[in-house]
Amino acid sequence: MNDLAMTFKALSDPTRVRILDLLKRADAACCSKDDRVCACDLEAEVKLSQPAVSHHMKCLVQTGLVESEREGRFTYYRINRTAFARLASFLDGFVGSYVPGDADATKTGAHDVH
Amino acid sequence: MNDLAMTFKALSDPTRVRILDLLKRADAACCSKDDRVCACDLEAEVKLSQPAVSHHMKCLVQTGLVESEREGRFTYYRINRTAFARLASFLDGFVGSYVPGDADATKTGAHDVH
DNA sequence: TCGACACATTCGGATCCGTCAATGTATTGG
DNA sequence: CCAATACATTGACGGATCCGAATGTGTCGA
Repeated sequence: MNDLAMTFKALSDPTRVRILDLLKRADAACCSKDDRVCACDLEAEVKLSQPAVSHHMKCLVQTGLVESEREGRFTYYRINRTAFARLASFLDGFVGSYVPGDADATKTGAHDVH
Repeated sequence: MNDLAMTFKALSDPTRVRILDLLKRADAACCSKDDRVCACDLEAEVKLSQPAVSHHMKCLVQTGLVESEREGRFTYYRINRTAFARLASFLDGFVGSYVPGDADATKTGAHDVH
């Protein structure tokens, strides 16, 4: 699978979207500081087992959506804004208005080929 | 699963990303016209069985990423630019720079709680 | 040094996804 | 009408995904 699809797959799980939203707001319980949140706070918020949260974070880090930062016993996570900007830019490529004229006129409705 | 995650899941398959790219360029073989492409052209391009393509298109239409338009025996597909704009806007929400000051100072590093 | 803590990894089971083969439905040309 | 066309739907299979329980790794306080 290509990197792009991998990244979207990381975004295709409700739990991971929720985690990303927590990281964005960065107002979790006790271990947060500025824009980073530690794993234990995420675990408390999403109400899932610790291995499950660890698994999701690994997925988010591997795709580059989130950066991890080890500090002693604690691991802090942070939104990687660059990755989100790149992804948003990709989607914006589908928004630009269609410019006709490229298509060959003989193509239009030429279903005799089949 | 919520709608947002559903949409990202639709984007998490390389075949579907490829199909979307074909729709964006709209220069497939014989049945295309302006910005719409018929199912048979997609089938020829992605080199997959007809049911597989149909399944993927259903997925893309259900999530709103693509609009379908029946015309006689043919079904034309078209990028839904509004949906992509909305999705890009969602991702852009993660790009905006973090504004500190909201967080309570007592929170920072208070790991005694555990 | 030793136990408690924070987190990562592995494993097994249940569920979901992508694919093809077979079949169904609707439209068109003869 | 009837056969051919374009596409949708169903069923079944292999593989991937998500989860918790058990276990491993590295760090810190006592």
